[in-house]
Amino acid sequence: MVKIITDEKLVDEFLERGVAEIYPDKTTFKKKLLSGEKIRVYCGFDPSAPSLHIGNAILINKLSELQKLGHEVIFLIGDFTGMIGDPTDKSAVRKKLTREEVLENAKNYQKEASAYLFFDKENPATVKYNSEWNDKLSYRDLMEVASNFTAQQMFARDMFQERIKNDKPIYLHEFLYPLAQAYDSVAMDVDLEIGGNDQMFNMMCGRDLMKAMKNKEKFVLTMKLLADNEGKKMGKSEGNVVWLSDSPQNMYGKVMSWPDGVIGIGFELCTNIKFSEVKEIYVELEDGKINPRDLKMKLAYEITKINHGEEKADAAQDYFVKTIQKKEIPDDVSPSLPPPGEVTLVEFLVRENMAESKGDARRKIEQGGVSIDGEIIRDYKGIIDESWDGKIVKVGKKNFRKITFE
RNA sequence: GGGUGUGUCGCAUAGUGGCAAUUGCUCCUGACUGUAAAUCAGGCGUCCUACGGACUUCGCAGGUUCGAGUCCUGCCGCACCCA
Repeated sequence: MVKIITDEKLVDEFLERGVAEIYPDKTTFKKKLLSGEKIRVYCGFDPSAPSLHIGNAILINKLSELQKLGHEVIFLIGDFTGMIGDPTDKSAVRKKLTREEVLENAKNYQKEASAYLFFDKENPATVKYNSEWNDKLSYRDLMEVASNFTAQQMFARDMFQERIKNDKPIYLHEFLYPLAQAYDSVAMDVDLEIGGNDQMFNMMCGRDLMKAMKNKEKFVLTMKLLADNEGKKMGKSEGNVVWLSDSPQNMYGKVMSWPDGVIGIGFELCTNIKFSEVKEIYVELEDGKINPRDLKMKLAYEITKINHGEEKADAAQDYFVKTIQKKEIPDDVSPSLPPPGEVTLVEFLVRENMAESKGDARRKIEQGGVSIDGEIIRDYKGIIDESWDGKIVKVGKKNFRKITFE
């Protein structure tokens, strides 16, 4: 039997670190946590992509805190909701995914999540799929659920207002998304749901529905988003999302390309560094005595370490220092396809996906973006023959390829 | 079902019948840097025997025209209004 930890200091830290808001309020929820009662918490992840990203990891990380306090954690895979697509923050309908696509995407989710949560040992987290209950709902059940919400609630949301203003379509099934998510809470009979601050609407729907259908108080905890003070988020559209499937090198590199403004919050949300230390980091950033780059390197290291282990994080950091900071050629450059006899440099770049088209390759060469063994070359008509065997081609800052004949 | 609009290079926008097509963002390359931010320079349909040329693009299919993103017809998609 796992003991519920009710140490007030630990609970307070849980309630503070990375938390944006708690509903209905923090005090009530704190009482609940201190009561010694085991609570059931969940967070859902829609498999809209083949890997989880750092934003998901933040939530999983938070779940793991509760797991350590002895509570029951459900890692929910939204294989049903993922098919609808969450309209939150979307200026246009999401493409609907098929069940197959969704399940394919979800394949590695649990494995990725296990960098943060454990699914074995004592008090393991459980994995559930929300198609388990949502598939079975009848039209009649849907009416029952839907009768708890009004069209005005839906229309009031910013992104829908925006779409109305711009004459963009809003499809009815998009309204079903929050309902489905709300029903998840009821079906699993949870005490708490955790989500990003942008998920508040959906989660509150769950709170309302829980009250209506089970007369039960469901708590909602929203997490701060990984964004700088200008509200700039890390995101798919920004190109610097860290996917948990990223290689150690990429993961490290992407964190390094985050804006300075997210360093502090990055430590708070994405690492397991003690909260007291995180607070010190905020102070250090504030008084500017430390080069933010150094703190960012530490952040990149920590994140890489959680997901890939210490050894690989060390290697990634090494790579970064050597290749990027000192501009050396990395040790392990992936070899090219063996060129079929003689090819022009332009053709070579296209073949190796280092340029989109011959024209693009030519441009890159002309603008000095291509070098061989460290020497910039500008002759795009250059022919690669066997005398080039083993030379390293570099395009842009970080694309390397070793020419290999064979 | 009726009406009014609308469909341009990832997104957003301009486009009097002579346009490979405007502008913004994104993006790419370079300089300066810390693979940050800011700034500056160049680029962003494909291909070539390149200060030039060829080909393919503006929802789809036809038509008018020496010439069509631009005009006409039909289809398709989308939005709004009325029913």
